[in-house]
Amino acid sequence: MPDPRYRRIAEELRQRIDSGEFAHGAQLPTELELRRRYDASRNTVRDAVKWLIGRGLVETRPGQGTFVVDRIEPFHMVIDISGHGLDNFIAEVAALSRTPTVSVPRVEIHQATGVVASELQVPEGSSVVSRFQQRYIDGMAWSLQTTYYPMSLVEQGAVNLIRAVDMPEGVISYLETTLGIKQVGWRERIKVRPPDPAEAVFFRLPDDGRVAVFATMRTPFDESGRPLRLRMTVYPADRNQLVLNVGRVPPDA
Amino acid sequence: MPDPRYRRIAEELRQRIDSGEFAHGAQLPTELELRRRYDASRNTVRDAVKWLIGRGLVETRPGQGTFVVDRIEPFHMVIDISGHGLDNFIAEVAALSRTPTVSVPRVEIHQATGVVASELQVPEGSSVVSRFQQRYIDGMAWSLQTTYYPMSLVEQGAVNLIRAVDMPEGVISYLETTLGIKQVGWRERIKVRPPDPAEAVFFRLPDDGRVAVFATMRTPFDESGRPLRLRMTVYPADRNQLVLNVGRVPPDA
DNA sequence: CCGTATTTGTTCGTATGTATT
DNA sequence: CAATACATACGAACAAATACG
Repeated sequence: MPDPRYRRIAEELRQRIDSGEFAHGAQLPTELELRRRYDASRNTVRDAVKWLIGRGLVETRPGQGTFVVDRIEPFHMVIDISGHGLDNFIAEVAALSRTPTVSVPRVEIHQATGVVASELQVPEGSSVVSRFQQRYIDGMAWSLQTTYYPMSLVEQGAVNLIRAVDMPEGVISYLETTLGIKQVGWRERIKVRPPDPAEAVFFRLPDDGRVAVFATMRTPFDESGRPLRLRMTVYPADRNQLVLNVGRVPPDA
Repeated sequence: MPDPRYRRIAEELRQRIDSGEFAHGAQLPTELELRRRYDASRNTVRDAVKWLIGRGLVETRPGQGTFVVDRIEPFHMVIDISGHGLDNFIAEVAALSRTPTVSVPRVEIHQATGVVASELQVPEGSSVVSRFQQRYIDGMAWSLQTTYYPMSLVEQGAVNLIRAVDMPEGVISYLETTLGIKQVGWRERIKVRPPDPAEAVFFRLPDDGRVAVFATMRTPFDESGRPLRLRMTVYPADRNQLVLNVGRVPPDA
């Protein structure tokens, strides 16, 4: 009692893909050819192809055919936690020999709700500033980032937060020079989930949630344990790898 | 008339699931009932259900029916990087108010290949010790961990590495007391990928690669920049969340 | 630009097998 | 054993997208 017919056809096609007979991007035989080759009905070969689609191995294009999906060489997001003493944290995203670009930030005023309120430790409904940016590497959609600041920081004088300009020197150092607020640590929560529809569109991911996204939330704290901001970043997991360097670490190979 | 029939049926079912009409674990109407309700053929309602399966929303059980899948409350893997100076790193996985258990380690001697050789900076084919453990929380499969050590450490006197006993006090401190080797930093690579078949079985994940796994590789280094070991851990992404605390961070809510 | 051939997408019908209750 | 429910497999027709002369 072997497996059902469509499964055996699918397995054989998978093997032919793995063996390199069909390279990335190459076209598979058409339904008619598969039908003849395996002497099966059209619905059965279609079930086999659907099984391969379900595993993310191939994709179909109406009027054209069935193609092996392309694989992507992942970026490395490097978070460096070195330094002498814990006063200065260098937290850097390095895109090795690639050129990153950033959209102009979209600045909005919101009422804090849910995670935003609880992470920033402000009451639900209080005002927060959000800064949203789309980030690209070599023109490819790379990450979506939204940062929330308590409005109290603006009221204390950090007015640049509500200006729609990029701050390449970093907001943390801006807060230190402007308000004398010093970051002494941060917490990062990293979780993996399917993309929401907007993320799927931006990253051009399949709409079935097969490709997951990293969703990272970073909250830096000052000396008194008060959260300074909440930065939420979403990266597609198919083209990103997190690298965390702690302490003295030799350069990467 | 834009969307095909099976899509509209699927969307309506998805909405009824989201609205709570069908709770987690609840049974959906049978194919016959759906057929009558939507006045569609059996194949069409089956296509609708397959679409829902493809999104991981429901599962079918032959002879029983179609059911809404259960969601799982995630564990938090907490990595704490605090300490006074960077001499002692506390890297702890805290399972809050849950009881972790660990299988007896399976110890093997291998020839280093691929990532193992390159991360440990030993020649391909040289001997390495691997220690493999299955880890559970409250009896639920939680993670798979394999750690590789260069054989040179054993030859220098760290003979416990080739004994199949758990070392709860930690291998790093064992190496320090035995050989005087001190860890001064580490690199962690975190990536997300579909589970391989063995992982899917152990974690009881669907065999279609829909639920991703975290694959983490941690390499600690000594003062001379030499890698001490390579620890590869795999966690199912549907029940785990990474939390990274750096510097002075107030306790989690 | 138009029409035709090719290729996949959707929908129906029907029959039979397998798993569970 | 019988009833129920999903799984597999075949056939057929038409629709929609694409490629090409």
